[in-house]
Amino acid sequence: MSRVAGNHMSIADLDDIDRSILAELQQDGRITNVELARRVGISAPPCLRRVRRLEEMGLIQGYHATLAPAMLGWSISFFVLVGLDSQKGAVLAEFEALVAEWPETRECHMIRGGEDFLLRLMARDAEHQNRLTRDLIEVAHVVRVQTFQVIRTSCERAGVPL
Amino acid sequence: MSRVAGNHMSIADLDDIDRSILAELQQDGRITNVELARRVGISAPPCLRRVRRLEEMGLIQGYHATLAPAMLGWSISFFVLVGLDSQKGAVLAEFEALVAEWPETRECHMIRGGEDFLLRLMARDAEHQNRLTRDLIEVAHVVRVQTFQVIRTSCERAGVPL
DNA sequence: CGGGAAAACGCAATATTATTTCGTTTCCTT
DNA sequence: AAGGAAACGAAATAATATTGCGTTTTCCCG
Repeated sequence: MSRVAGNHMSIADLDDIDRSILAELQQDGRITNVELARRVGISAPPCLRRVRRLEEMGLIQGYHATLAPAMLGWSISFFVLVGLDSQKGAVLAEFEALVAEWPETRECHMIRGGEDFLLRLMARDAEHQNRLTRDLIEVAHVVRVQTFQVIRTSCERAGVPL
Repeated sequence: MSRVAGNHMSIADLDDIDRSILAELQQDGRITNVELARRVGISAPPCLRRVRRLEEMGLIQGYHATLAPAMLGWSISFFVLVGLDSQKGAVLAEFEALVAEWPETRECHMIRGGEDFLLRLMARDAEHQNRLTRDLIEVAHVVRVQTFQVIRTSCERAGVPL
């Protein structure tokens, strides 16, 4: 039996080297394979094979450059708790589809604990934020909106604890 | 006058090619420079020079692999609204420093709009989450804690709208 | 409107890295 | 302990990154 068994597998199929690879790539996604291999203690070819396998397994979902929002003109980040007047599946899905179309929407989480959704949005300025908030209130089935403006972010870690 | 004026600059110093580079690298941070150059329509050397410059300017803050939390054993993601009994700078800073030490803390935002902080935490299971929540309540100056468990995330976009 | 310098470009050469090939080793199963 | 699958690593090849440099473009400033 192999670790490569077709498609989905989990943490049980990973050894220490795999976990090191994930940790290194989470920390620096543009490291060269030669350097990665050196850090995890194996030679380049098997290291590259492991990375490819982790990608195919879906454990590595992608690679992204992290940009500086403020320098690109997106100086406002805010969260919104949204309550709907119905929890029917179709209503929830409709809401998700609608806010996902907005380019300013960065995250949309369905939650349990007081309201129905927690969104994270970005805005170019205060007026832009106001417009977004007003638009949100006008969305069908939205009955409550509570905004939390981000003043400063002291901790923002990508990914998963490793 | 050059676009390279020492250190910090902003969107005003970027042209269309720079913005294309940022968009491509945000979407795929491990693309080769040759392919990146092809996509943005210039040859490889100036493309690499632009990427280096964007990095030095701080516009590109880093590159990260995006991992699959559930496959790595982190199946629970939740948000916590935290209220403190004081808004003195030292108290706020102490709280931030403490939660930043927890490996489960992914984000810590100081907010305006009802409470003092919005945290995002990850847990391996329900018991782990309970322990984290209880630990949070015991933290000095914490007087209110409201948990929002993420049921499903329908939208999660990295970075900035481009 | 012209110079003229600075900036950016792209070709070509070189250095590094990625990827394939393949023989060897390790590990697991029986 | 033998057989076989999986993984490893050295070496060769392919591709990419990076440097050097001459040319073109851009943009001031007279």
